[in-house]
Amino acid sequence: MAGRADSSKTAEPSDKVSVICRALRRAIIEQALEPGAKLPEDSLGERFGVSRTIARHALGQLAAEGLVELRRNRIAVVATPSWQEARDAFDIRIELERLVVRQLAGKLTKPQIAELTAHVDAEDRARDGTDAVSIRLATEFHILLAHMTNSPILVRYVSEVAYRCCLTLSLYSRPHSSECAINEHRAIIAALVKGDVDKVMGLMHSHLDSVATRALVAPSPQRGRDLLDILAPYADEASSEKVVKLPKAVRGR
Amino acid sequence: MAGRADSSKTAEPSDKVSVICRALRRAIIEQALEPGAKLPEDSLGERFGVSRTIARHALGQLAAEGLVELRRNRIAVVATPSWQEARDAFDIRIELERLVVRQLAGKLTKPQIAELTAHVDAEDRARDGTDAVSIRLATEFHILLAHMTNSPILVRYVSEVAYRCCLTLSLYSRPHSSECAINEHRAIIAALVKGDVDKVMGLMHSHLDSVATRALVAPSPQRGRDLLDILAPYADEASSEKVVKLPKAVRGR
DNA sequence: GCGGCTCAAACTGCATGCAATTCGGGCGGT
DNA sequence: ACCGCCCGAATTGCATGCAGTTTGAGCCGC
Repeated sequence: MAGRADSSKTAEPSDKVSVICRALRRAIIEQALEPGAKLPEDSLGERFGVSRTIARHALGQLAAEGLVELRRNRIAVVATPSWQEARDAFDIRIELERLVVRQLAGKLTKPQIAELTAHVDAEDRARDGTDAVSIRLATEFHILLAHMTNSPILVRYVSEVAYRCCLTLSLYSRPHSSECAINEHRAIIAALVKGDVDKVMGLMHSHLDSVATRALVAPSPQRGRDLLDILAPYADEASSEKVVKLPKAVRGR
Repeated sequence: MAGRADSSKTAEPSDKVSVICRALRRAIIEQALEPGAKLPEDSLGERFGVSRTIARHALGQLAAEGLVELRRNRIAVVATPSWQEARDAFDIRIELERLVVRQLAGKLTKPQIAELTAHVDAEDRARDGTDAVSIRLATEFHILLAHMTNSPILVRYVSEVAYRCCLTLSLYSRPHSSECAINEHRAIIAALVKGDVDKVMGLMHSHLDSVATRALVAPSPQRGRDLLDILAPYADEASSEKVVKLPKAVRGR
């Protein structure tokens, strides 16, 4: 298990499409774009000063990551994962991140430790900001960990699945209580430094599991937004009260 | 843990780009296109009867999956994973597939069992065919398993990482001996049917691990193809013998 | 008022065109 | 022979244009 060839070499490409991808990703995970929001190619192109071709390409990439849904001849929308998909994403995430900490335990360098604690401090500071930001920071903590493995593949998968989880949090989560998460992050760092592989894997597991179960409260579709699902229970007793003409709430454009 | 909403609903999109993606993926994992092979946009477009735009988009998708490498202003090439990346891919794959069999153990339906055994029989029959085909079939066995979880996300990740592993096999593997792998597949099916979670997870783990270690023989760069790495050890004692003018060996048409 | 129909506007799917960059072979110097 | 340089061909990056599909707002009959 020789050490790896160092380095945060992952130079982010400055492709126009990559730029748009990053911007959209961030907008999505900060819930500036809610699940279901429309993403017309021209609007995006206009907004970012590029042609439709590029916007389209970016949407393709994000669709590959599962953040947007792309149906033929239809306007692209921010993905709306089902509850089951959310649960699956978390299951996968748990395994992947256990792998991350397994590789990392006891191998962190001084500057890496500093970077991690700095990040958690930032999370702490952002606690009175919006939920969206603290969720993003919490997610980025995990991605930061993944980066430190120096395994591009692991980074990619952890990032993707973490973003997806982030997305579902905005769908199914009750008001986020981030404090405990932050403490758990600190505990993970401590265990990593100490090099206790089993402990840190357990910590990571329970951390993610608790986030998942706290967030994905149940298959209760109440907070979901698939109208059909929401309305299903009312289908029988329809007529008692007129269904309010819900105002569409389109966020796209 | 209620059962899931059935069904192989994953209708493959008939988008032109998806078609091209599938074709290229298959060509790559069957080693019709070796790592490093060039993939010019117009050639692809011409070959598949579409415009460059579409070919380009397809390449973008495959790059997102890690099967091709895309550098700005440069011709796209089939990816050439480093040995370390290959090892990482296998590590991730092991975790993901353990998850698959964990979810599947004892829950297979009759037709699913039939499908799996049929597939392994096909593997058996293909044993005297080319290595490429048997490797592809072996990979598809794992993807078939993933499909049976009815978790689109899991399917996506297992597929991707399996394809990547497939790609690296063609780079670093010694002549593939597929027989034992086939028997291991049968053993996995048996354990799944029996519903022995721990056993099947162990089987899957050792199966993949043995494939990995048998294939990824060592960090010996001999069979690798990164010239710089190969030549590194000789850099010091340069001059003793003139460096042979290696003939470039570009395979991309 | 309510549900269905129609049609124009909006949008996507895709090909093509143009500018910028890279690639590769020939040429001259050593 | 060997190396570096140069220039045309090959190739990518991106915008635009056209055709086909979806959308949704208005209109009509009830």
